[in-house]
Order: sequence, then C-alpha cells, then structure tokens
Amino acid sequence: MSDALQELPPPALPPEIAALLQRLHRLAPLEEADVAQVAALARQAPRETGPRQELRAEGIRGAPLLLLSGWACRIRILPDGRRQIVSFLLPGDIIGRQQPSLAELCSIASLTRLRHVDASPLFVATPEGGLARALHALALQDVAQLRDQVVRLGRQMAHERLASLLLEFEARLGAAGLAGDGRFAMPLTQEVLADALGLSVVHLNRTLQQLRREGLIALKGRVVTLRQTAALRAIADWQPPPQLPD
Amino acid sequence: MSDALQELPPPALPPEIAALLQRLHRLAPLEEADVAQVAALARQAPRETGPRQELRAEGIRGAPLLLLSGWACRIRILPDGRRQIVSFLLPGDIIGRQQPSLAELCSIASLTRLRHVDASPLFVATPEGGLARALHALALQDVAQLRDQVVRLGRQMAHERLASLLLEFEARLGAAGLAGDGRFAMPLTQEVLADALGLSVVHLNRTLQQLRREGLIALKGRVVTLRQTAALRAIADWQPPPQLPD
DNA sequence: CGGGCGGTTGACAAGAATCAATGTGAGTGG
DNA sequence: CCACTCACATTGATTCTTGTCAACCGCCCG
Repeated sequence: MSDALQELPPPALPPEIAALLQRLHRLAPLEEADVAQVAALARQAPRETGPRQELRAEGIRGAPLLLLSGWACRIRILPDGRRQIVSFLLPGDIIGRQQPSLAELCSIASLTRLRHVDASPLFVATPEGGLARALHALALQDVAQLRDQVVRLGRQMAHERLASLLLEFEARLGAAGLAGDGRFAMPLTQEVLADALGLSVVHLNRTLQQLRREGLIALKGRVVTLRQTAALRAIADWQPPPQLPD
Repeated sequence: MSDALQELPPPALPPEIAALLQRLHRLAPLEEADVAQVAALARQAPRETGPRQELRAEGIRGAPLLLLSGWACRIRILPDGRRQIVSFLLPGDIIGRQQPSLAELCSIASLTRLRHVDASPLFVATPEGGLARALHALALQDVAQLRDQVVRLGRQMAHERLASLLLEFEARLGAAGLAGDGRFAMPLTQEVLADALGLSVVHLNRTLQQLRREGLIALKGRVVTLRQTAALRAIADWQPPPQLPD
C-alpha cells in the first residue's frame, strides 16, 4: 500500500476506514470535507496491542482510538474477583470518545490482538457538521446498547440473554462489514461471554448447547452462525437499530 | 413569587434552579453568561405531570425537560410483561437530552407527580462554553450510572444491588440538595425497586428486611436512612462520583 | 511428552422466583 | 363512625434457575 494512493479519499481506502465511512454516512449524511477528515485517518500507521492488555486503567483518560481490528471490552472487577463485562468494543468502534470525567470505575481491556489508530482528528472543532452529527449518533448507539445490556441482565433468562447478545454482535459486525447472512467470527472464550452475560461459565456452556440443540445457532471453531434469526429475535425481544436505507 | 424578582439571577432563584446551578458549576466552572442562561429557566411556569404517565413513548422524541420535582424512570417492558427499569430520573436531572436516534426501545414514565420546565434553552448554540462542558459532564454521569446498573444486575447479589442503588440515590439527591446525612425521601413502591434491581417483589422485600435487621438502613414511611454508609459502600463496592471541591 | 487452557459433563447447593395467603393502612362511601 | 376496598407490604411453602465444585477431555504448543 503506497502512501500516494491513500492521498485520494475515495479509491484505495483501507476496508476498515471505508466501512467506518459507510457506517457514519448512514447515521448522518456526510459532506466532502467530512469524508476527507475521516479518510485522513488512513494515513496513520496502525498501532498494535496484544490480547489481554489493559488499554485504560480505571479513571485514566487518553486519546480516543478507532479500532480497526480485534475485540475489546469495558470491564469492571469487584474486590472479590467477580468480573462484569459492561460492553464490547468491536472493529469500527471508537474507544474512549468520551473521556471519563474523573474517576471511571471501568477499565478497558483488549480481548484479542488489536489494531487501532488515533481517532482524535475526528473530534477537532466541527460544531455542526455532518461528521459531528454522525459521531453523536454513534455515541447514542452506545448508550442504547448499554440499555439493552441492562434489560438482558435484569429481566431475561440465560438463553434470552445469549440470543440477544449474539444478535447484537451480528448487527454491529454487519455494520462494519464483518458479518453477513448471520455468520461472523466471535473470538471470545466462554468465560468472557459468561462475564458479559452475568452467568457462570458452566451455565453459559449449557445454554450455548441448548441453542445449538434447538437448531437456533451453530458454532464451529470461533465462527457463529445464526440459523433462525427470526426465532432468535422473538426469544430475545431484540430488533435491529434503525438506519437510513442504503 | 413576582416575576420582577425572578429577573435577577442570583437572588430569589427557586431552590431547584439554584441547586442545578451548584451542580453544574461543580462539574465545570460556569461563567456569568452561563449562569444567566440557566437562571432564565426560572422564568418558565413549571408544568405538571401526574404519576404513572408515559412521558415519552418508545422512539418518540420531544424537547428536553428539566425535572424540578418528582421521580421518573426509563423503563422497558418485555412482550410477556416483565419490566426492567433501566435508570431513574431524579429532581434536577435533565430528561431526554439526547433525543433517541430513531427507535428507542425504552420509554420514560413518571413514578410520582412531576414538575418540570422546558430545558431546551440550555442547549442553544454554546459550542465551547462552560455550560456546554457541564452539560456534557452531566451526560457522562448518566452513562457511568448505567454502567453501575449493569454491574449491579450482572454480578451482584440482591443485598449488594440494593445497597448500591440506595447509595446512588443518596449521592444524587444530595447533589440536588434533597439528601443529607444519609436521609432522603424515596417515593417508590417495592415493586418499582424490584423492577429496577432485577428481583421479584417478594425477594426485594426480604432483602430490605435483611438490611434493616443488620442495622445498615432504616425505613420509615417513604424515608430512607443509611445508618452505616461505610459498611454499605463496602458491601456494594460503591464510591461517590468525584467532584470539584466546594 | 507434558502442561495448560478451554470446553464439557455430572452432582449438588443456594439464591431467587413463584404461588398463595395474610396483614396493614389510607381512603371512601354508606 | 364504621364497614369496605384497594394498594402495598409481609410471610410461608415450594419450585426452579443458576452457581459451585470437581472431574475429565481434547487440543495446541513448547
């Protein structure tokens, strides 16, 4: 990949940046200047972080990052070792957009190897542009996902929680161009899933098997296939986040 | 209350607005123009809403409101009737600041009689002022509270959840000038508390009694007294949100 | 080959839900 | 003033979902 090619926004953009552009454009129409601002991220050499690293300790702020590949999470650990994964950070997501006001009890940890670039160029002084609106909509999606997580943990059974989370993964990865037709790679151990869903590993394992036995999902290696999306949605009372068409 | 007096921001401000000013000022220093902008809210005649009303149906947007008195909540109801209260809205909070992008599965409902004014004057075109920073910090607090809720529901026992929520109430009401010394009014039925904590009413009742029996809290009428704040904090792994001093 | 991690399984315990009944207190109408 | 009602709180008995403990398997990798 030569630098010369990447000077031109539309052609020869790395797929991750192109997917981000698509996604932002669907949230709020971007103008040319906005597109250029996003495309400029492609000029950065991606940085890498190994798996199981703490990206942000509790209450530490840093520059926002655009996650190009790999999965991360916000996690909180109780004094006796219980762990709760609060939210997942997937490729195409922006990490640490909103700096923790002062002390934030959650830390951010990588679950796999990550590739990321500095996202702060997106946030420089665009009071009312399409980009600002799109980034704001992105933040609202994050909050909506948090609310879904609350409902899952508060009032749903184990199999409903799992179905709901898998549907969320499929939708989010689909928006980033990493899932289609109900299939996606999920590089998580069952322990991580359990910590996200508020279940024990053992029970999560049995719940996974239940969904498989019922033909609702399939699981080969780390690839998930949602076999009956409609049934899963009914179980989880989940619906995809609305988007502008095309 | 004559209108003439309320023209002057600093003196004769209704206590609710004064408390909001205090709270915002602690989040980010306000300048005179900011103070005036907030104080202008006092010129509105408060509107009222009865208890158990739906303020915002799912996915409907409206003007942001400043809640002067009364309690409300964001709630999601599953098809089979299970209900989860996602977050509480307390006096001094701003409701519906971030309009739901399109469809929002949560609706907002009043739990008591409410008094509120239109808060949209706060959001007019202040790109980089102290008020904008303070309002942003307020939004971050909301998200932090959502994360706490996730941890409660995902990884804490019933008595830990309850302790955590009561501590949050005390802190938030304290910031609004409605709690001091661990005492505050909590106009909620046990059913509402149960729906917030992901518990059954029966179990919540027993959990309340457990905390009372252990001398950690007291409950007379609808007034809660936190008798051993330190112990409660240890149980709930809860700590107050950091603020600028004074 | 050994070791460890992740996944799977069974037996059992425990937290929490459900069902059902009773208590209590504030209104309300006769 | 007193039954009556209604909403809310409380209690006991029982069921069920989920957690815990422990063992075992399969597999990758040094």
